[in-house]
Amino acid sequence: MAQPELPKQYDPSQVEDKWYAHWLKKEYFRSVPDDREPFTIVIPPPNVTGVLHMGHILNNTIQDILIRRARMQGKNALWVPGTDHASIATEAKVVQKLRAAGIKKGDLSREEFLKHAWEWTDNYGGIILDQLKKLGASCDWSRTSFTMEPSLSDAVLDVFVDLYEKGLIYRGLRMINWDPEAQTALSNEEVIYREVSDKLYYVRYAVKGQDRYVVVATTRPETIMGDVAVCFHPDDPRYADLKNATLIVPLVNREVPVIYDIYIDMEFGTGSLKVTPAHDTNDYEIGKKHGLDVIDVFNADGTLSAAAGLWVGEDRMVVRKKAAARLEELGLLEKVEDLVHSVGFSERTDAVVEPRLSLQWFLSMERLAAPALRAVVEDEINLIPPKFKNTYRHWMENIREWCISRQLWWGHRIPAWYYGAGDHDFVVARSEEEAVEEARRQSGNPALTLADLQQDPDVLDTWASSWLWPISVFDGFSNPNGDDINYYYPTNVLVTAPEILFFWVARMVMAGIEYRGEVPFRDVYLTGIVRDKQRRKMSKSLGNSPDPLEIIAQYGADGMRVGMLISSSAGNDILFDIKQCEQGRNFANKIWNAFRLIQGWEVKPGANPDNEGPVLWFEHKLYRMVAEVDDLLGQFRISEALKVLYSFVWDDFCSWYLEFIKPAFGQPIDEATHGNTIRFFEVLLKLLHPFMPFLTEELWHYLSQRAEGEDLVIASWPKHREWVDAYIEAGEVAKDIISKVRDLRNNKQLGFKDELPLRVRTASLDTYQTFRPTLMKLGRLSEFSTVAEDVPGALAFLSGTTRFFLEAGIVIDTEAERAKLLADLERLRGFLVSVEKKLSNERFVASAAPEVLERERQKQADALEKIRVIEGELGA
RNA sequence: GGGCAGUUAGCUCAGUUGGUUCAGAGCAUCUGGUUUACACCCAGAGGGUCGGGGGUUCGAGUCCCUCACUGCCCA
Repeated sequence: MAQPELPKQYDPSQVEDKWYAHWLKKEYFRSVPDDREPFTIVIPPPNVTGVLHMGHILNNTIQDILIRRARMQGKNALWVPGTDHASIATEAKVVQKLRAAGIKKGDLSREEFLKHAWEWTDNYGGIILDQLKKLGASCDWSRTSFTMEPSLSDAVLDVFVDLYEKGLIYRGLRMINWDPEAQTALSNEEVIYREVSDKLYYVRYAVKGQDRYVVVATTRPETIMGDVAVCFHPDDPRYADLKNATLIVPLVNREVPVIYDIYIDMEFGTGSLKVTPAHDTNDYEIGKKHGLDVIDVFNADGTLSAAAGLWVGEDRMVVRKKAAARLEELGLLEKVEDLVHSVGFSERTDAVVEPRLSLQWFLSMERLAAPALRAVVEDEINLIPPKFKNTYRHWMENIREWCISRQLWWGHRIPAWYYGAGDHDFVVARSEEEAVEEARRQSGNPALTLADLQQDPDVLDTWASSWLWPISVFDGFSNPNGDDINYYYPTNVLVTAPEILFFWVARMVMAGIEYRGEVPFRDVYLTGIVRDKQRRKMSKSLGNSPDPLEIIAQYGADGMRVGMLISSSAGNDILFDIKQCEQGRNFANKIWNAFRLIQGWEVKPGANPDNEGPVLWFEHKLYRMVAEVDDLLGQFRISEALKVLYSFVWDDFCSWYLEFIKPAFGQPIDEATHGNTIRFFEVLLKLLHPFMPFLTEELWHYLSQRAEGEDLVIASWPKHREWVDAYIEAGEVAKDIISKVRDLRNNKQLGFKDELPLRVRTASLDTYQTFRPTLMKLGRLSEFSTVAEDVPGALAFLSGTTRFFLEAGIVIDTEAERAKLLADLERLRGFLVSVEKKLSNERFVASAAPEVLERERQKQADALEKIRVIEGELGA
């Protein structure tokens, strides 16, 4: 048959786009409910602002592997793609873009701004999804969802109203985390704490009416203007005489009381605390307890407010230095120490987060958390790896209310309308119409119209939509009994990063239980974090993440997928090394060339009996490997499964099997062996497909003529078959003999071309019969026969407990040989001693499992035999 | 400050209920090899007292304690 001339090197660029387009055209990734068992994954929606980074690659490769395998297993596999509107991040991007165009956000109306935001989303929002296609992601793109699209938005509002009616959502004045850069509240989870080097300022507070002062240590001299008290520990003897004293706050000369509270740490600083209720959570609590005023000296953007009276309009960080300098001038700065402490930063803008007293919306978590905690503790949901169970439990047991309002425009606007100035003069409703109706009833004023109502300007935290994702993508809120939600929910597995275990995973579990009465997924696979060689997390801001598209261009998507997975066990971080992608590319090339070898053969009719042993060996070893790979994948030990496949393909298939059956140069191969080889190759391609979808699909079609629609992507996953150990063992013995003959040739510098006789000291060659032609061929043997005695002057080696003699016709360095044998003997005797020690130990014999005992006995017998053989030779 | 991981060959990492035929893989290094599938290759080699110490056990890289270091999470 005329075969196309294939290049020596596999070129992914010629292959990948072609097959992806084909798969899409045939709608293989499309899923609709049917009679089959569903297998569902919802993608962790990347930000619309996002571009693909290495973390996405890892995460989505794993999802693709799981979904492709499920598809081949005949399940109705659905992978739902989509994006997240990323309230803060997107708004920041749009603001930035507008600023570059000379437009300030403040100059725009909400509607005008949103128009820009949608425009931005429409232009850039799909980029990351297109990039996923390059990776080979087999998502059902017809189901692509976006958290801001109508049905998902409705779900958010429905849930808000529902939780409000259940009393779980409420509005309240709290100390919250404030991002002065984005000028919005943040949830506790959006604050990242980092250790930073700072200064601890020791400031003198004069005691009124006395010629003395108290030294207060603070890291925040810029908040001094907000001080309303100084606090000591009631048991602190240093300050016991200051009861009822009045202190003078420096810079503003405010008179403030001395108070006592056991909250104070006597060891820290000077054991005194300046109390600034507006700018510290603990101070706020102390202030409340002691009935103190709250003086907020900051504006929303982190500059000093009029209330500060000093440096008004300047940034707090600048004022910190100026305040310290002024104190110094006034002689009120006793000393400055270096201090390393933990400071909170905004997850999105990296601004230093300010505690701020603010009226916000909150969601009470305890009631929702309880069943979600139970689901994981009782293994209804399986976290992989299980070590995250503890982390999850710890968080859920200490859960606090969730601040869900954000002072932003991009997002789901809070469905609350105010009809008056009072704290309770508002209604929560699904629509303006309902709001008016409700407001009339609540206010007792039937004349109210929409014009009298003002909708809350704030939007909801992005996670307030993400936590509904596994339900809302199936329209489970507006159509709770729809075919989709009933069929696909609960999903099977969620693949995500451990860093959003609380942000997202835990909350999805809560929402799932609350709204479907059922957890949203059974397995949660937590990937590691991709780091660079210096162990830094790969991030956009650091600029240390390579562009995945460039890697794909250089190594192929398959190569990158293999490289990414080859050493990434669940939950462990990955130090990304481009070398691994090179390894992946080389692997693809190896498979490509294995195919080139096979396709270059001419096939003749008949069956060559010489190949009987190798074919049986490989076939049965293949069965065994299929079972192993399936077992590993079933346990989500994905990289281990890949490693098993990798070494099976490279070593067993390429290095051994193909060499076993390879005809002499220019000779044809028999039809039977050829057919078997194609069959084996097909099984390997199937197993490899989830990992390397492109190359395998390409070769699948080269391997034989395929009918329309007979594509690998939907081929059936290999079935389990029983294997016969004896067939495998025969091949392993042959490999051992061949390796040892090669070693001898290598060590003794014997030419490979010279054919040499090999003798076996055994009664019969039966054991080797099926591999005899193979041994002759790969060992380059002129003869293969038995001997009754050792062959003097021959190169001897041991395979198992059998002695072999390679007659090389060269002079052997007997001294060196003896030394080697003696070393072997010593090692074996030591081994035997340890085995016999065990066997002679009654407690071992009594307590060890039968198979362990049997194995030890076998080891003993083997060692004894080998020792006998070596001793025989040394004695000869 | 509280909690959780990890510390295995020069590097990156496997090692699932404890059983020395599990001390392994890839990369790197070294030695051979232009054998017509592949130099993105082939055949080999060297290299680790499995972080230190203690304990449980007949037996520990694998369990427990402790120390050191690293990382992560939470306050």
